[in-house]
Amino acid sequence: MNIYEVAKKAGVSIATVSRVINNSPNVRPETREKVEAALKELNYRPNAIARSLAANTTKTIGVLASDVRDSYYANAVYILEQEFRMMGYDMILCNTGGELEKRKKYMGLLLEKKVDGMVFVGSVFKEKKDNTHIMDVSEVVPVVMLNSSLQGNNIYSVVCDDQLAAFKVVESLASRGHREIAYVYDVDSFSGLAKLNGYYSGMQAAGLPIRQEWIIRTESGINGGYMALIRLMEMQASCTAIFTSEDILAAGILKGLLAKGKKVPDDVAVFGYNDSVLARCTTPELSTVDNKVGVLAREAARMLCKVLDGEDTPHHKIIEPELVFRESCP
Amino acid sequence: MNIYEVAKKAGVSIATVSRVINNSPNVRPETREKVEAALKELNYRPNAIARSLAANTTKTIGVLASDVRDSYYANAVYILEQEFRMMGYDMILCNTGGELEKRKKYMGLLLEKKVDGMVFVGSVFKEKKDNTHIMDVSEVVPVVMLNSSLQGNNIYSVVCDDQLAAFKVVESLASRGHREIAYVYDVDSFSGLAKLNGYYSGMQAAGLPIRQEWIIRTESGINGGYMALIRLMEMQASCTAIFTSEDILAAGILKGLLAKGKKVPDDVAVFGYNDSVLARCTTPELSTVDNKVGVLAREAARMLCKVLDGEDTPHHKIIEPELVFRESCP
DNA sequence: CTGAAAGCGCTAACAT
DNA sequence: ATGTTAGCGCTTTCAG
Repeated sequence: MNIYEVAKKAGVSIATVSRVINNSPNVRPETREKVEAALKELNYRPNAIARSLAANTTKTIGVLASDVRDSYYANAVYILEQEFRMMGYDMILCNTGGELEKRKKYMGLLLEKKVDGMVFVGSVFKEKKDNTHIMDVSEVVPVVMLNSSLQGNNIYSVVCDDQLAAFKVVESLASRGHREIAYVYDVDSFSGLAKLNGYYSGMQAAGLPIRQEWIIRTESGINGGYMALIRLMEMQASCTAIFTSEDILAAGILKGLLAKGKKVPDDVAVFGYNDSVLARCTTPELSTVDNKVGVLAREAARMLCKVLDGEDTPHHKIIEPELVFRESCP
Repeated sequence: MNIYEVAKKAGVSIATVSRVINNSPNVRPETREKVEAALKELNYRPNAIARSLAANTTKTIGVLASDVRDSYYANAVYILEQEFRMMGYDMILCNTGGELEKRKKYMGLLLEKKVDGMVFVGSVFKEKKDNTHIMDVSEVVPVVMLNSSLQGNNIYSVVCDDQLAAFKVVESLASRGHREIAYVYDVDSFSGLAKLNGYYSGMQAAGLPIRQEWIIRTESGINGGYMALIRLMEMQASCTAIFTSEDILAAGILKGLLAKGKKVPDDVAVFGYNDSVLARCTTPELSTVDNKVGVLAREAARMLCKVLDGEDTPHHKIIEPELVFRESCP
């Protein structure tokens, strides 16, 4: 079933059929009706591949995220898909994992599939040294980075101000009388660094002592948090508050604290990051940072669509995070 | 940059270039080298769209899931993508939400994009009355259903035996001396019904009294669980165990129980479903059913790939769930 | 082993 | 307002 058969049945040329399909205004109403009748009758469905080849646009976006099983990425991917869909785009999803080489491979594959644009979800996409692979991609299609950024002609970014968020967390912890605040994190990506910086500057601004041994890098996941807490305990840390870069780490810390007989928040206050469902499932519930992943995703999608529509849009947007106070630090 | 330029540079015909790209054996080694040199030099990248049009296969699979933000779907989507990728397929992801009409629309769009096959994730995809839309799709491309099933020539399915799982949960609760077991669930999809049936038959097999008012349908999410518990409390239910169709409901129930001053598992045992990360974040940690979504997804992907390769494969696979005992029901 | 040529189904000038 | 036609970049007979 193709445009030719429809044309034959309707007694018109394929150009006319194409016109009514793409509802071009230049078609006489009667003609349009004839064609539409044929369309119905033959149960015609346009072939998007052929259209892509001819029109040189696939109406599909490539989305790279390291792992959708992480709720942050899942949220981003969900919103991206909804937004793109609304604008008539499909989304090819790639879970790239951590390795640079794998990511490069995915970018290549997406380029072969002729996606109209790409979005990279997460600050892990910005390499410390060399980002030429991203620059290369951006020579071909527009790129938007969600929660990391890179300077470039055809590169756009929308980020949450994680440094500010961390700063504020420390600030409000300090205002609650905490002077000894530990920080536990897992990765030192772009946003990981921003948070760490926020912690430092927050401590400084509040005039609190920074103790390097209380800044702990641990593995990802609930166990990472647990182990960090154990380490803190073993060094008899006197901290009265623990701030983490991820809710899941905070969950592990809560577990450890419980095991050690510490009361939260009375003995130790705990602050998470992400405002994931997790934060409402722990006991006590977690105070956390809402880093607005939904907003970031929506903005990212809209930016890309604008670029593709030839409208202009700022290359960089910053979204303000928000602190959410729950039981672990009321 | 296309096959013509490569051909010119290598001094061969486009057919030959095509052959070396698809490494057909019928190419003289020297010729192959010449072509490969040109490929390198021109930095050639095949155009997958053109290839799709000519070869009548896109090497992409359409995946429908109601919402990737739910960790069950996220897990499925992740594994599907990894497996398909390994076999050389990309994946277009659609979050269909709950409405039938929306799902139909997505199926149509995927058909236009000429996906080579589709997978429907979740038992919500089987409608109670009319599944002709799925049959229609299966006329065009093979369909595999993940955790629901439908009879059909070109339809494949892999399901977890949720009924068995629920049966076993009740059985083991009974063996721990529980005689009064409540059941809380949110949706009555294919698998929702299976679980409910398992609960019934488990209760019967154990000779326990079934009380309709202890079988509670509530809304999805942590609040749904909380509210169900409150209802139970208001009717002064004497149940000593509560089984839920989702971990997140169990989390809400735990919250409610805590609020009401009940000890878990001493006063009331709680059993969840899914073995999500959640189950390890609550206090106490949740006993739950591992319904093997990763295995389902892997099998689903492999089935589809086999079908696409023309190999044969059973139309239906059943995976056995596994109970995981943690603190909420040791 | 290699090349010529006919599509795949559609869009987009360009004519009429 | 409608039709003709030349691609889009590749695969795939079919000859040679």
